[in-house]
Amino acid sequence: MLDFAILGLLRDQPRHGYELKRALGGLGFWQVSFGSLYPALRRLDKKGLIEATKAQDRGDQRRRKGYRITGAGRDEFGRMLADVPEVDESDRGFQLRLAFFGYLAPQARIRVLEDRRMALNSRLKGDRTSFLGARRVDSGTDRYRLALMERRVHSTEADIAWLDELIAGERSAPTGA
Amino acid sequence: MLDFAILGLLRDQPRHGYELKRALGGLGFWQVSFGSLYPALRRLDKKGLIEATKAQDRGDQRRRKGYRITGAGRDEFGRMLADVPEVDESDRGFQLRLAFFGYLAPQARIRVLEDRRMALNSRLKGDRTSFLGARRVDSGTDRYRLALMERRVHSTEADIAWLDELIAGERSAPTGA
DNA sequence: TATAGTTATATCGAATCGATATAGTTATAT
DNA sequence: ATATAACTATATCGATTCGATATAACTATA
Repeated sequence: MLDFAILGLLRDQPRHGYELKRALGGLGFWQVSFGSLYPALRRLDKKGLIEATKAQDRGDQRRRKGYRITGAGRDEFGRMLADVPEVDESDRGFQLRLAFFGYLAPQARIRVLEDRRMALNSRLKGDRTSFLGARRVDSGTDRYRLALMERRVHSTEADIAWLDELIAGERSAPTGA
Repeated sequence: MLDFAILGLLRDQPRHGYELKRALGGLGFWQVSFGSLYPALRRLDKKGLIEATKAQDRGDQRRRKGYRITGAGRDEFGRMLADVPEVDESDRGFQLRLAFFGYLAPQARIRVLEDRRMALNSRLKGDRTSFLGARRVDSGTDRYRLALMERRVHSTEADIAWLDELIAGERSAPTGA
């Protein structure tokens, strides 16, 4: 997952490690740690999906290394992006995919958004059932857990409405303008 | 974190592994894997915080093992629950704490909720700033990333409102009734 | 020109994930 | 009745990710 994120960010432009951490955190849903990031960079370099350039080679006095995506990296990123997301894709996975939607073909976008909508709808259905069940007077469910469940239902509803806006926007501007 | 969750769930009642997975998943914000759960159970058993009872000892034909919390486990759980959450507590950490709020002293509850409110407020402030910055016409920020940022702002606002309700409820029923 | 804060890379051990293996139990279909 | 599919349950493996910490250079400030 981190590999996908790094490839996507480097597709935008070359960056060095610390900058990647900032850029990824700036997306808003993943404060990645150094302990994840630097091993991931070496992993991708070893696979030939990215290339590291030494600080010295760039006339940079600082110790920073630059990273840029390779052709193989672009191909691999494209494959990952287009891969039909499993029904159960994580929230973070979906947000990451959306962050790179600009690189995805317009027709594929709608499909991803609608799949996500369906997934959230079935989550909502299950949550409502267990929420109503837990709420029964004879149930000993704690009020704080009820509050958590209610919050979850509301935020899922909000997410579905948000998805609907995205889908509508996609239909009215199918070329991705 | 998983250790805290397990201790809290076993404080409610003894359970076997699979049941713990279901109970934790039922809380709504953490679908824990077996690869996390079973090692965690052994870890806690080794520390003497929980006790495992073999299936045979319970006249159970199935292979399942029961787990119950020990006195030391209760003490440790109490300490963890009362520990002032670091300013930067994760979303999951906060939700978990809330799921066990019933075991926390009423005065401490308000403090935790208000700390959380403050944390969300400063998140909101930072997000608004970067959102407005990214929105500037000359910025090349992709519309999907803008949508993600906007969604984040809205859901943080909704969470603050939700927290306000919880705080109000806490003040009007300070004994935890 | 100390000194505090920020940028930057790196590594360690521990926690967690995702996939898979195994086997008993329960429901469903023929 | 009985094969078979689905569910319950424990367990383990390798890989990923986390959280903390070390180190050092560069930058702003007192």
